[in-house]
Amino acid sequence: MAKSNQILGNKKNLLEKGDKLYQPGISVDCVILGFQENVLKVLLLKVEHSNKWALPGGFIKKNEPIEHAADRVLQERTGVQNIFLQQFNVFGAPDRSDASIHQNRYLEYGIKIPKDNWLLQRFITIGFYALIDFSDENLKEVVSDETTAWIDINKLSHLMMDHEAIVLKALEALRSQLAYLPIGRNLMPKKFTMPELQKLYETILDRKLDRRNFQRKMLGFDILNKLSELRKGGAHKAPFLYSFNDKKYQKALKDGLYGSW
Amino acid sequence: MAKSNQILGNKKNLLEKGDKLYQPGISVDCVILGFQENVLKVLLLKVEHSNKWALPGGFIKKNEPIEHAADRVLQERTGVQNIFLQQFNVFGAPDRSDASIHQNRYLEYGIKIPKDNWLLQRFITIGFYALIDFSDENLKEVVSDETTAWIDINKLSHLMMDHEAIVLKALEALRSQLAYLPIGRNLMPKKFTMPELQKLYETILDRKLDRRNFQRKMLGFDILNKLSELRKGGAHKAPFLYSFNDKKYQKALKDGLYGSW
DNA sequence: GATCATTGCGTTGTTATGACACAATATAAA
DNA sequence: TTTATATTGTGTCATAACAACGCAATGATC
Repeated sequence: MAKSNQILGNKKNLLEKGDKLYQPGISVDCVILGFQENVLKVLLLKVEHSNKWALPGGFIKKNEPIEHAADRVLQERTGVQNIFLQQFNVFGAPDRSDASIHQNRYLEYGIKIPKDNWLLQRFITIGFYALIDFSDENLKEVVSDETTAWIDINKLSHLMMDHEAIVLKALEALRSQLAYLPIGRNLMPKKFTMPELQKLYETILDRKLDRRNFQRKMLGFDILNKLSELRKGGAHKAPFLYSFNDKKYQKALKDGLYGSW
Repeated sequence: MAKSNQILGNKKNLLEKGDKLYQPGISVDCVILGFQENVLKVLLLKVEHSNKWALPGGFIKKNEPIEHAADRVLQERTGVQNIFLQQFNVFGAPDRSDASIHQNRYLEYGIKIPKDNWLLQRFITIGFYALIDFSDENLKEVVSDETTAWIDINKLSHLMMDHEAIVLKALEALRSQLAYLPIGRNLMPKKFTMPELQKLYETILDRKLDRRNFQRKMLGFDILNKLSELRKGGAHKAPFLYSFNDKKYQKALKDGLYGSW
C-alpha cells in the first residue's frame, strides 16, 4: 500500500509540476534495437491498462541537453549507457498525440487529468535509435511481468499512436547508415564469427548476401581484428572469431567507410 | 506612425498570446540555399537592432504540421513553396537560446519582456534545409534595405546564437545526400549546361571534379534530358543545354541513385 | 573412419572509376 | 580573313570494385 501511495504521489506530481520540470510539448522516444536469434528486436513497453505497446520515451528536463534525455531513457530501460545513440527524425503531426491513453492510465488511479493539463497537449517527439548488444553484462534482464519486451521488428502490432511508423523510420535510417558507417559494434558480442556478422547485415537489409563477397568487403573496411580462436561447438567447420578494432571502428564512425564522391 | 503602432501591437500580441497560438519552446529554422555566381549562398535576416544575422525561422502553430510551418517560413521569405525542404537535425542545447536578443529587439519599442514570458524560455529548434533556384520567377527580390541578404556560405560571420553551426550541419547533410540523391533540380535554372551543373557539385563538395568523368556519371544517373540547344554567347565552344527529366528525377529522389548494398 | 554441411580462400568476368588524349568549335585577337 | 585560345564532346586505358561461382579443408555426427 505504501508503494501504491508512492506511485500515486509520483503521478500527481508529474501532472501538477511536470510543466515546471520539463520542456512542455516535447519528448524523446528511443528505438532500441538488439539482435537475437537472427532477428532484429526492438524494446517495447506495455502501456499501463491498455493492450498497446509503446517505445521507451521521456521528457526533456528544463536544463538538459536533448541527447542526455535520450541517454537517460536508454540507461533507465536497459542499464546500458553512452553507446551509439542517434537522432534520426522528428515526429510532430498535430494529431499524433492521444490524450485518451493518458486519461485511461490515470483513471485507474482515480485521477482525472484536467483537460488543459500539459500532459494532454500536443507533443512533438524526437526519435533516437540505439543499437545494443544482448550479451552486454550491463544489460538489464527484461522483467517477465510482461511490461517490457523485445519484439521482432517484423512482427510489430498494437503499437501506440505513431510508434510503429517511428520504428520503421528508424530502420530506414539504420539501413541508409549501413552503406557508409560501420554498424555492428554495439549489436554484436565482443567476439563473433563472420557468418554471425553477416546474419546481422542480412537481417537489417532483409536480403541474402554472398558469404564470400561479404567477408572480402567487411575485411576490406579494416575495422576487424581476426582472433586466433575458433568458435567450437557448432556442427561443422569451426569459424574464426573476430572482434572490432575499437580505434579503427571509431575512426570509421567519424570519417565514413567510403569517401564516395 | 500608424504603421509603427501596428508593429507595436503585433509585438505585444506575440508576447502576450504567442504561447496560446504556438507550440511553446519549439521552433523551426530554415537554411535556404541558392547557387549564384558559382557560390553557395544562404538566406539570412538581419536581427533588428543588432549587428547579428539570423536564419529565417518561425514557430509552429498549435495545430500545424511541422513541415507546414517550415514551408510557411520558406514561402514568407522567398515566395517559393513546395520545393525540396528537408528536416535534417534538431538543435536543443540548453544554452542555445539568448534572451538578450529578444530583450534588445523589444526595448527599442519601449517594451520590457517579462522574465517568465514564453519567448525568453529555452527553445529547441528543428532545422530544415531548402534548395532554391535564383532564376525562379516566383523568387522574391531581396530587399535592399539590408534586412535580408544572400550570404556566401564560406563567409559567414556574426550569426546569432548557434545559427552558424546549423548552417554547417545543413551543408554536411547536403553533402551526404549528394552521394545517393539527385541534387540540383531546385538549385539550377530550368536549362543549364553540364559545366554549370558541375560547378554546383564542386561548390557543394568543395573540390574539383574531372569534367569528363563527371559528365559520364551524371548522364549515367539517367535523370537529365539533353536538349538540342547550345548555350551561345560565352567565349569558346558552346556547350549543350540540359534539363532535368522530372519524372525520372522524382523517381530517383524516392529510390535513390544507387541500389547500394 | 566416412559423411556432410559449413568455412576459408581463390578465380573469373563484368562494371565502375580515375586519369588522360584528341578533335571540334565558338569567340577573340592578329 | 586568318590564327590563336580556351573550352567542350567524345573516347581510351589501366585499375579497382563487385557479383557470381569453384574447391579444398575442417570439425562434429553417424
